[in-house]
Amino acid sequence: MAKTELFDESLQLAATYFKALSHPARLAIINYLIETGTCITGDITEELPLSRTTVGQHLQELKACNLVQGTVDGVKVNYCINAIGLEEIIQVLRNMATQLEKAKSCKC
Amino acid sequence: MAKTELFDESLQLAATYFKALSHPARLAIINYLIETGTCITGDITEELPLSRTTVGQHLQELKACNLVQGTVDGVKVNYCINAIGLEEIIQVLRNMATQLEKAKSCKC
DNA sequence: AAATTATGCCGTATATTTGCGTCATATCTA
DNA sequence: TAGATATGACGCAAATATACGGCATAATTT
Repeated sequence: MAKTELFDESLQLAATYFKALSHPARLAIINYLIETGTCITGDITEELPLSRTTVGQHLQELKACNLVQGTVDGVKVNYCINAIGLEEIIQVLRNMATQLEKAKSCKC
Repeated sequence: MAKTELFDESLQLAATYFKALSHPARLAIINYLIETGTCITGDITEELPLSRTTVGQHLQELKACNLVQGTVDGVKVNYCINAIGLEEIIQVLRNMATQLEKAKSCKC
């Protein structure tokens, strides 16, 4: 199985970003980080109906595609939005929106 | 398990659309439909490295969130982009891009 | 030094996704 | 009517995603 690598690379990249946004918990984390600027895992966990471990896992996924970044501060880790992935995903979102705009008229 | 329903409804809706876009095969199908305007399952299957059954399943998922629509034409089914879901998903994509724009500066 | 705190890593259980073959059905064609 | 064709529904296996508790670790705090 796992046939995703048989597709065009640009499609794979876009799919990866969309997957990162495909869970409400991760969207909530992103929104929280945008509003607060920076915060630690514990802060986010208190905002969500999930355990600390699960929140940590979602953060790792967001880190994996450079959407989120963490800097160690003693015992804590300060998380914030990562500018690298940010630019890329905004591009992907805008491109997709533009692409979909083309299909305004249904042909069947 | 399955805690997605504990989150804000708008986040759930957005996550649903992003999930629909989170597989390269579905992105390829959408692009193909935009380019050709309309086509049958068989046509799409020949473009993708997947079996007919699997392509049919991806089409069902796209239909489930009103991104794609199918009209029966004898033995065949003509698929095309569905204007209903199209408007909604474009909104979601644009909103997300705008939301992410706010986070231009990293705070850690 | 001992207790507290915040986190990462590991293992585990369940749920969902992905991918396919087979069968049934419905429509066209010869 | 018989055969070809296109599709949906069903079931199944493998891979991923989701969610969590427990343990280890490292830095503060007392």
